[in-house]
Amino acid sequence: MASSELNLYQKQESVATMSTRKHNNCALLGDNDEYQNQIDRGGVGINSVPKDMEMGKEGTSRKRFRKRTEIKEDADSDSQDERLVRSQICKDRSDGSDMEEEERIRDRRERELEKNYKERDAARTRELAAVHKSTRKEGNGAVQGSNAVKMDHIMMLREVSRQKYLKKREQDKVEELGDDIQDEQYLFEGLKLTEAEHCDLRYKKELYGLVKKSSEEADSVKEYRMPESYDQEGSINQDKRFSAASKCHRDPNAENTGKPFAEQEAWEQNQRGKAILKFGSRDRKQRGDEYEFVFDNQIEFIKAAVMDSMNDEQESVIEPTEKSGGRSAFDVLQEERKALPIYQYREELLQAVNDHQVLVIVGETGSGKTTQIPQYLHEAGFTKVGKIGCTQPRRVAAMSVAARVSQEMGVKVGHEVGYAIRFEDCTSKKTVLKYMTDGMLLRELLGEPALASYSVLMVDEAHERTLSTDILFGLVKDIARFRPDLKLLISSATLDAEKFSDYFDFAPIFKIPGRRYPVDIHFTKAPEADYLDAAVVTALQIHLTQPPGDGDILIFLTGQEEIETVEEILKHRLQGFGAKIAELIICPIYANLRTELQAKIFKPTPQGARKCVLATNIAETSLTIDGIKYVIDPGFCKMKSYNPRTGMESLLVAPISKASADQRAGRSGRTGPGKCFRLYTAHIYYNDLEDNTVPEIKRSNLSNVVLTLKSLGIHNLLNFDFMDPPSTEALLKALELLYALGALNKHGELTKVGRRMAEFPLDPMLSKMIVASEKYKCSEEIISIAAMLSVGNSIFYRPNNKKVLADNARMYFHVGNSGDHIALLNVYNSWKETDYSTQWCHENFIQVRSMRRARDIRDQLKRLLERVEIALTSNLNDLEAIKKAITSGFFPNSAVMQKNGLYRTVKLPQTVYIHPSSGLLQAPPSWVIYHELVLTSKEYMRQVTELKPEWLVEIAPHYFQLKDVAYPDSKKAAV
DNA sequence: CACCTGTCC
Repeated sequence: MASSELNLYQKQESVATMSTRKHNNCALLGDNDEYQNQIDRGGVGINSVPKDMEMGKEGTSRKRFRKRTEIKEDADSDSQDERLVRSQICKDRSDGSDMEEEERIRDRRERELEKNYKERDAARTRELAAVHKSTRKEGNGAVQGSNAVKMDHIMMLREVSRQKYLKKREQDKVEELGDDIQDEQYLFEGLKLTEAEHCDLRYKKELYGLVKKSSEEADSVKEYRMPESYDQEGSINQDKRFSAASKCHRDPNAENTGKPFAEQEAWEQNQRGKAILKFGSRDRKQRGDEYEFVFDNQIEFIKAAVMDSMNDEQESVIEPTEKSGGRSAFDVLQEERKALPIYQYREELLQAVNDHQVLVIVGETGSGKTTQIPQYLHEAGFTKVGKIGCTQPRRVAAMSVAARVSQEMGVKVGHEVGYAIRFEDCTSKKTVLKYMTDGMLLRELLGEPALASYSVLMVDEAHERTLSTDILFGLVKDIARFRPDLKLLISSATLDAEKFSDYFDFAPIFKIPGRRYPVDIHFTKAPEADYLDAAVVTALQIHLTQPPGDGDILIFLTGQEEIETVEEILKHRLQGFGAKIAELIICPIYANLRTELQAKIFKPTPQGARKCVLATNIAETSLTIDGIKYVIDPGFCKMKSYNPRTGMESLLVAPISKASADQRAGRSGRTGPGKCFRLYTAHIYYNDLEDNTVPEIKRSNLSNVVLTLKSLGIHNLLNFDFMDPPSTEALLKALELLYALGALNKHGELTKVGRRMAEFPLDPMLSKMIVASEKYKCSEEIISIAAMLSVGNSIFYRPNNKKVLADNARMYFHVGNSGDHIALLNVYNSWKETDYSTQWCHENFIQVRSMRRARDIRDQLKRLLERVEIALTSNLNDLEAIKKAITSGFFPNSAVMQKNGLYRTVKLPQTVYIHPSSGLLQAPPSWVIYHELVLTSKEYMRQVTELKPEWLVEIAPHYFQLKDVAYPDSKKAAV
């Protein structure tokens, strides 16, 4: 049993390494960062940098530089999403094997160098020791000699350091050359180069090739080892030579050593026999939709529907780029553009945009709407009067689309085509097509309330109904009324197009077919009680009955815990089949998974194996995995909801909507016809599931939304034209909170504090905390804490096998039971002291990715402090001041321990618990302040810090009265 | 005691 398990693991391991090698870009995230790097630099090393790109953005350019230098240090320097898209862009671009090769060569060299130096050092020490001994023997007369030795030693050191320098320089130069080539290939692809530029590029490539080759040869010579069976005289020891091979064929009965193999063989045979007898043979002829009995508890599915492919017309098949003979990359791109489904509608679309101010566009995935429509409008001259803006719900999308469009237009990213996302404004004065995240446009609106510089605004992926798009709708609808020249395009997937049309005063709907493969939908015949088990069974059914290599499986689960459980069960069941069934590679993926492990899902599936991806909602929209043919959908997800009465957010498992179910099903039909197995009945789908997921705005804390709208000058929020108005209660609750924080006066008008708060891209309580830090002279510390808090709960990680170690490491930052906020500050400052070391993060079970994000946020906050004229002051030794500043923002989140040992929130009598991840769990203080309240399995306070009750009355006298902060004994009746 | 859907500024 154990040995077969081992076999399986080893096999997986080797397959994984093999595929790493083959699949350069995705596996080696470093490369992707390298690629980003090139965008980041915006061609800094290239002559034709636009001046306006460098000027006026000193912050970003500095950051870019910093980014570049540290990228070498570690692969996971960026947030996961961006790396993923970069890897995907890269995949299209070049095979990148150069870079990987280079990487390896460099690595090997470094190791060798180090070895050499060590050896040399050791030798020198020995020599010196010998010399010293002899000089001491020679007595006083040897002073000169000893000096000579010293000189000698110095010369040697010099020599070594010179050698070291030369080696390093050589590496750097080679690396630079590689970068250059990549840069040029990427940035100038499709552009016409002058003859001189061509020559230069050719020369560089040739040179790079030669250097690489020679160093490879050198390496290969050095690394070659004679197998021990060939001795030095050249005679061959045949016994040794074939020992490994003959071992396997020894008669199991004759010798004991052979026995384990035979035993395993027999056991596997037996297992397979069982499988064949009981479960049906995987060798039987395969037929499309028929499922054979695989298990006793096999699940019966009914094929109920087919999601049609959207191919209305004959499509011209696009030739792969590399076979395009004499045509330039640019021509190929243009042909690809023409092959997109949307191309046939170009004129009609332009006409429609001319005729109507607002247009709802329905385009399935793959129609090319996001990339093409802005280009068409540009070509039609809309950019002569103003920019074309296009919003995306995700950063990745904005970046990758901008990259694609800039290629198609033959310009560099950041010039005519650019993107703007938080921390990265890759636009210039030249930019006419601007892709951005919706949140970014919202921020922009604060400074440019009429969108004066835009002639067209396209809100893409509107059906996702993010918080930001919903607010944008209301604002943009209003702007369109007094700006008749502004064109508005709302693009969405099919389902709720009419709703959008109705909202925008019956704007016409323009339909564009997409390009997608058909997906067969299967429902279960009867409801499944245990969907985890059902998912596992279904996955195995597919794996055993469908030919391996025809497509991978994707299972949607609700969270990390479920994913881990299913992984366990699957592994266990797979063991039961021995090593002889096709390999099933299990790939978990969720946002908080460590970056190294996330990369696994992008490695191509090895021949004869199958991948089984266990994913959260992340795979529904945020990332696409190639090669998925089967989707298993249990029909649940975790959803955040907000109870305005208690002010509590909860994260609970809920059934998904029809739209979500269809989206999930669609994930299987991206590269070929797919199948979707829903672990619920068709009746449930048609009768019980909601059509659409409740939009975020109806289940969120609105305090930030309200603050934003207030600072945009919208006073009557209850009458604001929301597409789906949030409950009045939620709005009032938000207003109340803002009033308590001092952001609004009693007339509901923005105060000075409120205006300052609105500058920060944070929740109002965090913003207030920062504004208050001015008074307590600890803005340095507070912005660190704010940054750490706003990266969320992904800072510490706990590997399953090292939970205790990880917890200990975390407790290390809790000095003196001072609370989680201070612990976060300690983490940040310690990291800063190690010069932002990656190694340090690994040692302390901290996610580098999150820390880097925190640093980015902190940098941004620091800049904004300047803007609201708050001095940067440090007051690290006065923890009380820091805690008071925190309290200024979070006083509504205070709780007190009762006699029974449970906490009760101060304002509302509600029982709450300290989150198990808190450092205060061991010695809970009687008064605490918490960052957020979440309902998962219990009402948990996350990020808790001790506080003194008298601060509450001191800081928020309008909110607390003395009786509130009296110890709860007197208030027992209320509980 | 028993922990963490996904995004965005």
